[in-house]
Amino acid sequence: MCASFRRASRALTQRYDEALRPLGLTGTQFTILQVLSLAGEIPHGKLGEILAMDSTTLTRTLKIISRHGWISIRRGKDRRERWLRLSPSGEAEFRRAHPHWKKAQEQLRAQLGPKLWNNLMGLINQVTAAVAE
Amino acid sequence: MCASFRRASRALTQRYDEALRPLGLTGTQFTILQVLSLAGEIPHGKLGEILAMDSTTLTRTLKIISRHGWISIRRGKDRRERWLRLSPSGEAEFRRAHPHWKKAQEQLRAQLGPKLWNNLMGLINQVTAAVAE
DNA sequence: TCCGATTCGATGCATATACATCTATCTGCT
DNA sequence: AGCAGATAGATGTATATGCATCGAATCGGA
Repeated sequence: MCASFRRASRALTQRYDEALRPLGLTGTQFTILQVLSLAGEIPHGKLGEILAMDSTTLTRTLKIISRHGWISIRRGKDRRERWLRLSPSGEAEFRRAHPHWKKAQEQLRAQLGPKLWNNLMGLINQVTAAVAE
Repeated sequence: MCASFRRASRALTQRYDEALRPLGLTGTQFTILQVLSLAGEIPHGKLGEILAMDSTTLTRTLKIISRHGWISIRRGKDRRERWLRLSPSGEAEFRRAHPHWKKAQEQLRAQLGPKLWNNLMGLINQVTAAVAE
């Protein structure tokens, strides 16, 4: 099961990354912009939880995104926490990238058909929920 | 879809890797041993195709596995090709690791239920086939 | 109040991943 | 035979990923 998921992920990642390449963005980076766009300001740890991503992995990826100035970081009342949100240029970058992502997504959806698509989305999220506890 | 697959893959990988950690093996490495165990001797490129893995990624991972002497590499009649197979110690390592992998797999299967499990396996492989052309 | 235990995020290290490019080899055409 | 183009893998570089560990801040009980 793990191998099947990883193989599908490799194939999908190549396709989505290709669509985003003109922007110099990867799928992983786009996903973070997207979550922040939807969630507003959230703590580092919470973002890692949403993505089921180890917080140390997130630290590195945020550093790469931050090089472009797309993220604002604030200390929380709990001064160990870092609260993240998109900067204005981050919002602009997300708006620029969104159509490219959307196109890849729609193309794949058309290829698989909406029934398989919806079915899959549900099942995958069930697995993530089950495995991540 | 890409983000959902990647998130599930991260969660699953942590679980399978934990099961294999006592052996010093990762899930990716185990998968390669498994494919070679099933396939016998195959060329580098063919293995990459089976795994939907870029051949350059495979080169690095094979190098890591080869450090332990688990792989035999021969030149083909076409002297550009590298034919791979498990060495005797590679077969032994696979046999050692198999119960650990099996246990993680069975535990997950029990958690998800056979119906969801079989359903998912089919759908995931459909996606891989569709995306990898 | 104080101290041990916990939590948040960062760093060191190792593997996973792939694109661009390189070298060696092969294939087909002349 | 000889050369142009194609193909198999390897290498340079960058991102993705997470475990072990660390320092700082917080929390909870004595």
